Amino acid sequence: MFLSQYTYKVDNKGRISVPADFRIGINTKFFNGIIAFRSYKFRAIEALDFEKMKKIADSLDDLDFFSETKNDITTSILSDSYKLPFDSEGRVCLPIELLNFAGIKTQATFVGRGSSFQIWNPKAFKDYLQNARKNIKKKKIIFNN
Amino acid sequence: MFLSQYTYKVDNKGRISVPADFRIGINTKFFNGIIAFRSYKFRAIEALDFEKMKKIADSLDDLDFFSETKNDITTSILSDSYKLPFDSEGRVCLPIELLNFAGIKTQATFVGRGSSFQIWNPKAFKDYLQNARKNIKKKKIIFNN
DNA sequence: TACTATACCATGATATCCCATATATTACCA
DNA sequence: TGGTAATATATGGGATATCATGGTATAGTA
Repeated sequence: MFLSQYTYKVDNKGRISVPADFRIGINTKFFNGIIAFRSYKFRAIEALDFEKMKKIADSLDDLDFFSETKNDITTSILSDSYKLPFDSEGRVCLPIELLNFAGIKTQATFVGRGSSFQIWNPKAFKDYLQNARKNIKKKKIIFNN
Repeated sequence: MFLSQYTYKVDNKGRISVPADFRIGINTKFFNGIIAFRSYKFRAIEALDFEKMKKIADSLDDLDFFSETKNDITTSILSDSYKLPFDSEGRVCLPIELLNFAGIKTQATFVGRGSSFQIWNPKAFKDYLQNARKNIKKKKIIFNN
């Protein structure tokens, strides 16, 4: 399970270390790396492991190849996803398209979200988090274990 | 699993490299290459491996033998399909009929769709993708883990 | 024989692998 | 408990291999 945040450097080759703690939770049986794509809600990168992505793909993939309805969804999710393999140090190379989309330059923040995680511009995430906290207070949603 | 997009050149012989990452996912046991045919929905080329094509052919057999749909599909897909073998560098030679149909000239974009992929005119695909993204947002189909 | 299509070879760019280092964390032992 | 060694991890850079792409040669065909 992916928890908490980590902020790391993006080097001049576009590489960034995936937090060691996250790497443990990534199923590398089929593919040693992560799948990354644009978030639909935020200016951030969404990431998960191959197995999870395959489940999504299978749910879209129609044995009825000729069904018209799911075409748009299939295209925008699958064609917009990237397979990012780990190098021997546990880094991935983020494609410029995703970096630009998320406004990431020299640093990025990994944000755990349970079964997936996100990669943000550090400042953008900080701002978002502050807002989220305010909203929680405003709505008087109180967390009790 | 075919993911993400790759835009490559079509040389003056009509050859184009199939993305290395796609080549890995292509089952070459029966035929070392791809099966390509006109998309019935888009101005694009539909492509898959021999194994998947066989599955589709089998699923067509399950349709009512006398149905109009089956006839149309059988005729337009199966009879209009091309077997495109890889050369030693992993390229295929796209037939002019398909190039013309998809409006492809100097460049083409490979689009991953999970169990199959498409080949588009780069600009046409860019436009389509932008629209698809908008539609998804509008319909509030949001990806949540 | 001319034309087309396939097989083979060459090359530059890019991405991947591998090693080095610094810092942080853990383990071990006095 | 305190101090030191050992390990893990993030980051950097250079070497190597892969890949897209262009060109040439050979075989097949009409």
